[in-house]
Amino acid sequence: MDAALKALAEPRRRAILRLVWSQELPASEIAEGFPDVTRPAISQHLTVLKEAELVTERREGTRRLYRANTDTMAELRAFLDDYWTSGLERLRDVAEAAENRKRATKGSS
Amino acid sequence: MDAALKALAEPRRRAILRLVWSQELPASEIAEGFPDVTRPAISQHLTVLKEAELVTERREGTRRLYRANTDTMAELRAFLDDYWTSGLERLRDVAEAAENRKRATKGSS
DNA sequence: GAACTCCGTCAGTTGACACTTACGTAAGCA
DNA sequence: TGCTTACGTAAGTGTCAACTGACGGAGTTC
Repeated sequence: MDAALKALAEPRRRAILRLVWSQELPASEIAEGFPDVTRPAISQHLTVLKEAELVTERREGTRRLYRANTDTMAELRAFLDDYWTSGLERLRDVAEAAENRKRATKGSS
Repeated sequence: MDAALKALAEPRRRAILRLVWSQELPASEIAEGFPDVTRPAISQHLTVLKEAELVTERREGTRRLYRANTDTMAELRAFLDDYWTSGLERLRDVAEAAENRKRATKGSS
């Protein structure tokens, strides 16, 4: 999960992920989408994405077909939703605690 | 926005952000929450978070008080929601295109 | 003004990372 | 078997990032 977030922090990898989100693509076609970098660079990005389980690899002859792993992406999304939400809950808790302190002070002093 | 995502990719910064999410805290207290690293390290993390506009800084005497910037966090959340959603839309588009191709082939051959 | 607190910043080190070129390897084809 | 295609991988480089210890500056206290 941490690896997935880290992988997504890189703009190029986000672009790659979008490319294979909706369609399975061979590494060569993915690389063609990024003329400013060499093919090995893309291959390495794909390895990172694969290790983060953000994409799956399927071999077909000499080609390797990549596709986005929507399951992991859903998990990551849930993780982030949890992150925001638990923060809001904490905000509520602190607000309540402050309220309690205020009441206690008013009562004791 | 890119800076914010990159800042969040670091677990320590996520922890710091949670800490100041619900309450304004001086740098010293934040640093106390992380005994395994030195105070300057936390100060640098706070600088990164501040430059990504994920936290705001307020000076009060010799102290500097930090608080999470929920606006930026909302923006980041929207950005990610857009990322997922536009991917899904593309998925739909490709599905439609495939359907069209199928129909065209059926008609022509 | 002297001392103390709180905190950022500088200099330097270490490790990670995005990238390159060169090479290796597995699968299809003559 | 040799050649070609489609890849990953190894090795090396420049850059960035996380961290440490040492220092400096702003603000309060006496």
